[in-house]
Amino acid sequence: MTTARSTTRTARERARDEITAEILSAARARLREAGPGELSLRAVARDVGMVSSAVYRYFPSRDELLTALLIAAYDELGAAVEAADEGVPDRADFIGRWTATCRATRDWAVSHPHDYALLYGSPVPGYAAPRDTVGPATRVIVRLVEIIVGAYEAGSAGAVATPPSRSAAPDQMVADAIAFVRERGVVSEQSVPEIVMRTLMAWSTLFGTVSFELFGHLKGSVSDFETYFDQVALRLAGDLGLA
Amino acid sequence: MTTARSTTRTARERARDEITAEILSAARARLREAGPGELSLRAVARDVGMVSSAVYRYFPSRDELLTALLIAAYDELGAAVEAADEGVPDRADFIGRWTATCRATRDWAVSHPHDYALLYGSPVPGYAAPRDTVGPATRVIVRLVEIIVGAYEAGSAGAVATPPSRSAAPDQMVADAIAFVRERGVVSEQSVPEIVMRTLMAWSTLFGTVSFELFGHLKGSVSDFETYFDQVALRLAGDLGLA
DNA sequence: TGTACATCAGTGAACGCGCGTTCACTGATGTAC
DNA sequence: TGTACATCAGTGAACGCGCGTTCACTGATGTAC
Repeated sequence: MTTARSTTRTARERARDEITAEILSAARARLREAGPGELSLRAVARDVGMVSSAVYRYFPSRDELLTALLIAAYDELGAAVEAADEGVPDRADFIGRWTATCRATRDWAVSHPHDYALLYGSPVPGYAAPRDTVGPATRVIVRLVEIIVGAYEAGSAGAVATPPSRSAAPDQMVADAIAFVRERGVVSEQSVPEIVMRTLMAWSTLFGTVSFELFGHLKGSVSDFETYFDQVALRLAGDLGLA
Repeated sequence: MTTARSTTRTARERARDEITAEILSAARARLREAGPGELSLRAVARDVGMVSSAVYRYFPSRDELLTALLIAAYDELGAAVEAADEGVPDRADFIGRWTATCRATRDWAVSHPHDYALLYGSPVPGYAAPRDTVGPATRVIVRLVEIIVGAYEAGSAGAVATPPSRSAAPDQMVADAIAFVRERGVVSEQSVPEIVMRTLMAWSTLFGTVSFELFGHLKGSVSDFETYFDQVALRLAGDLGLA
């Protein structure tokens, strides 16, 4: 029987998946105390209740475990952000979608500070993230761009903040980003470079603000981080021309 | 002779200061390969050419060495930023001073990426920076605020970007920051909260942009980082009302 | 200036520890006929 | 359905290593009289 065979097969595989997930979550828990460069395979094995060499059945090396952690965290953040956007019933309320998305980013970061630091903090010396991480890593910015492009296409975006007179057109240096936005289609072609510029800035401000909060740099300046963050997100929406 | 005595005394002390500096620079070099949580006292001692236990004559523990590293790096960045501002001959050219200051931040970060990561990357698990680091850590933002306040006092600042209609006045949550700016004196009292808001945002964008560049998040989007950064700085100046 | 003493820098051995990775193995689970 | 075989998970010992910190010590430098 095909079904019987496939269920027995998945029985073994399911066990494998479960333990893989257990190792991953034990490793994530370890990051609360140690930082990714000091992540100890032996400690993780101990937490899961196996002998250290057994972990090699699941991850061929410490670096592969790190990669899996990165992907899992990026995907979790991406899913949270996408769900927040999709939770806004009025799809034409682009400011609402923007703020919901921004807020979801911060919410996830605040409740998973160590995972956030893994993704957006210092790179691990001697470790280079492989290509598999790129897709999951772009989920947030892709969604942000979709909201912005959607607003411009729907005509519910005013003018993007005008660049100061001294500034040059950012065509060359962000050509890839411009192409990325263009292929998602925006009505008014000639303002695309400036919109891209402001999108990149908003993206950087978003994560810069979260990093500053989590890493302690706003400690003496801001008292109510949640309100402050919302105010930042609103101003970014304004600079982007969202309405 | 007081002079003779003080020179002999400093002879010993000078040797001490020199070796202290040597240890510090060896430790900074080590950070290129290891990340602050894995910083090895023994490796540092080896690089300096002493036995590991000798380092304890200079730093009572690994954490104290980390603190000294933080202070040294913050002070180096602060000095570079202040020098860049003071290098602008026309003190009334506030946009020039702003961009010079921003650029100095990025320049230092790009040429000292590991020190930058130590300051603005992930916090070291289990390590809390003591109060001694606060002063050096604030040098950049203090200088930025001085430029902004100076521009408003000199009357060479236009209007700060207007907040979108939905947004509330940020009085409460950034009260400390508002007080900080007020005591440096700004003419138009009622716009202070919004200027503070934009100052905090600009500050976060500045470091968010540098972090994104150094930590690899702009890899597919930006090709010419230097130009891109300058364009960002210019737009931030505009949003702040500098002219 | 000369001597006796105190301070300090640096040595080298030792402590107890945890690490990543390998290897030959046992025993359980799944597969083919 | 029953048997022989292959696959796979997990064990436990071992490898060679580096770590932070302590301690009693030697010898050089500085100080007081």
